Parts: sequence; structure tokens; C-alpha cells
Amino acid sequence: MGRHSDAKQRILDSARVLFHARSYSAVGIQEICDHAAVKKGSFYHFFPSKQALTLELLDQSWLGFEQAFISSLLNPERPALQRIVHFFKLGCEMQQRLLDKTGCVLGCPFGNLAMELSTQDDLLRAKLQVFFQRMETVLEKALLEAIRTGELAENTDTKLSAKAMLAYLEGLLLMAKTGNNLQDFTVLSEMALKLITNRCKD
Amino acid sequence: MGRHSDAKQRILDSARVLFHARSYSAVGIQEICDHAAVKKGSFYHFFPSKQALTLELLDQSWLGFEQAFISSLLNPERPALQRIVHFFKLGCEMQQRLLDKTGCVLGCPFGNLAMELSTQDDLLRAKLQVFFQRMETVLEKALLEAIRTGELAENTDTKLSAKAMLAYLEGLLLMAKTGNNLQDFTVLSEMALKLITNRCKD
DNA sequence: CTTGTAATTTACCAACCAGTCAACTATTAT
DNA sequence: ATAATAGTTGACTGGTTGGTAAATTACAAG
Repeated sequence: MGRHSDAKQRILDSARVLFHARSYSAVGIQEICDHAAVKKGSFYHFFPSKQALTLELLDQSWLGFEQAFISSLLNPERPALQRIVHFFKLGCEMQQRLLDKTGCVLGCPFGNLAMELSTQDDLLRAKLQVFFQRMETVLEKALLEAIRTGELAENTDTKLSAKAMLAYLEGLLLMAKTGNNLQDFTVLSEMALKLITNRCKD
Repeated sequence: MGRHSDAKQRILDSARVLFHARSYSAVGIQEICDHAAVKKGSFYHFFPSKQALTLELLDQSWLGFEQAFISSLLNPERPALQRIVHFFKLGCEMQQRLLDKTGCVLGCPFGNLAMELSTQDDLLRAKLQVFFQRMETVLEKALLEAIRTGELAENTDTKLSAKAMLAYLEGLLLMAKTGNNLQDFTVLSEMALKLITNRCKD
């Protein structure tokens, strides 16, 4: 019943792009609506608040991220460790595409929001933390498979190594964003595997 | 001539604390003034804009950071590599202190602003980039001394290793902030030295 | 003690903020 | 055809944003 429309999706898409390019607080609902060619009244027809929009936005973004990045990280055609390097490379290419389009290194859409909002909105913080945990789990899966194939020692601390590599990736993205420059990103990202650690005393 | 006052410093201190606890855009000038017990008119007597305040704030913060952290990183009493580990530990202790005081892991005051503002204010971005470069230089100095003392191989790529370790530190701080939790920080930070790399083919 | 100067105070601005509401329109299922 | 539903619209709220202007106060040097 009633009419149907893609306005809600347009709002979500606009918010994703604008939040990524600038920040959560720097982008107002009016601007999102303008970008989506939607009146503010419609926004509040679909979302009760900016926070609610962002929660939904994040779920969608994660799905897109899963499709674009995680699939390749679990793709069994490549050796597991090489897949992790490839995953970093995919991230670099994505940043390059955004740099070409916008003139700015935009960094990680999750990391950006996590940094900005963690101390200000506990719901959004918790959601972003879950995404990072999922990401760690996926990285750990690759490490576990690397153990199975003999690429890695049995006593590799997969959880810790995954955590370290994710933190390193987020840090690299922050540095690239701050320098508005991707030059070192590739070579630095190839060093991520160095963070793989063994249990107990290394 | 004229009267003297510490209002300017109070404004700087308040802004530093509030920006660190929340974010640049989330903290208004009115709130800074209230926190500093100063009227807004006075604010604009001392600073032409929020950006100008922040530029000055950052210079002061860097001096404080230098005094609290960098000195120990160049202190020749300890072996150079151990100093880097100690530097990470100092950072962790500082985060713990702020967590006790505020209930939140606040992360790096420079990294937070860099993440939020890099795509929005090129002046502030450039300033923060310079701080990161200085930080890399200091880390590199420690690495160079480690080479001199034989702790590290001659062909260590000190620049690249310093970059990697700084990115890793910033990433760790982001993850701790997102989890509002410092539990893994210590053990993860001890892995920073793993990022030390040799030139050419590693 | 006066004069120049720096600091303070108050009132103010237009623009924007997130969010509300009721009226209206288009569509779809019956 | 009609009634229920879903989407659209524009006007509106109270509060806040960064920033301005002018008058006033306090002080320090001559």
C-alpha cells in the first residue's frame, strides 16, 4: 500500500558519501537532504534521528565492505598470507580512487566515525567496535588457514596478530589522510605481516 | 601597559581538554568560554577564530608532548630499542590516567584532530602532518642510535620503520578508543618493534 | 594624576542546527 | 471507485553556531 520511492536509499547514499568526505558533525541533515534531493520532512519520515540514520548507514556500509574486501580475503585461490597483502592493496586502490574523485585521502569510513564519535555516542561506538571485531575475526580466519597450509607456525597467536594488523591498517589510513598522500601506503602496508606473533614469549 | 590576565591561557587549556574529550566540531566557542570562565567577547579579543585558537593550541600541546614523552625517548640511560617500548608504555599510562578521570579512552589528541579535520581544514591538517613527521624523526633517531650500539642491523630502514611504528601507535590508540578499553594496548604495543624493517628486500 | 592600552562585558548578528507537525498527494489493494 | 497507506512538502520550533561592535573597566607607565 501507499506509494514507493527510493528516497530512503538516496538519503543513505548521500550520508555515506558526505560523512566519509567530511565528518559526522560537519554534515547537517539539511545538507544530506539537499544532496539526496529530498525535503527534510521526508528525512524524518524515514529516520527518527541522525543517529538512527547512521546506525542503518553503518549496517549497509558493512555489507558493501564485506562484498568488496572480505570476500577476497577468504578467497581460497590465493595463499592465505598473500590474501592479506592483497587485502591491504585493495584498500590502497580504493583510497586512490577516492583521492582521484575528491582530491582528498578520505581514510576508513569506519575508523573516521569511530575516532570522532567514540567518546560522544556510545551506541555508535559499540556498533563500530563490533565491525572491528568482525574484521579481526576475518583476518584471524586467514591466519588460521595459513597455519593449516603450513605458511605459519602452529603457535601463531592468531587473535593478537589479527588485532595488530587491523590497528596497523587503521593507523596507516590515518597517516595517509593526514598527509593527504598515498605514496608510502603501499610499501608500508606490505609490512603488516611482520606483526604476526607467536604465543607466549615471541 | 593595560591590565594583564591569564584568560588566554585558560581558554587554551579549556579548549585542549574539551577537544580531546569530544571533538573539534562538537565543542563550540561558547562552551570553551564557559569552561574557562571567560566571556565570548574576550575569546575574540585573544583569537581571531576557532581555527587560530586551534593552531596555537596545537603548538602548546606539542611542547607539552615533547616534554612528557619525547625526552624519555631520547634519554640515553636506557638502550634505544627499550626506550621505544617505554615510550609506548608512557602513552598507555597516560591513556589510563585519562580513562580514570573521564571514563573514556580519549586517544591521541593529535590523531583525533587529524582524523576529523584533515579533509576539512588544510591549515590544521598541514600542521598536524608536521607533528607526525617530527614524531617520525624522533623515533628514527632512536633507531639510528640502536644501529650505533649494535642493537639493530646496519641496513635497517630507519625512516620506514619509524613511519610504520607511528602509524601502528595511532592505530592502537584508535582501537582502544573504539573499544573504550585499554586491555590489549600494552601487549599489542610491545609488538611495535616487529615493524622494524631492513632496506630493499627484507 | 593623567593618558594610553589591554582586558572585559554586553548585546547583537545572520546562518545554521536537529527535530516537529499537519496538510497534501500519489499509489495500491480491495 | 474507494479507503487505507506511504511518501512528500513547506512552514515552523527553540536553541546554537561562529563571529562582530561598541562601550566600559582596570591597570601600568609617563
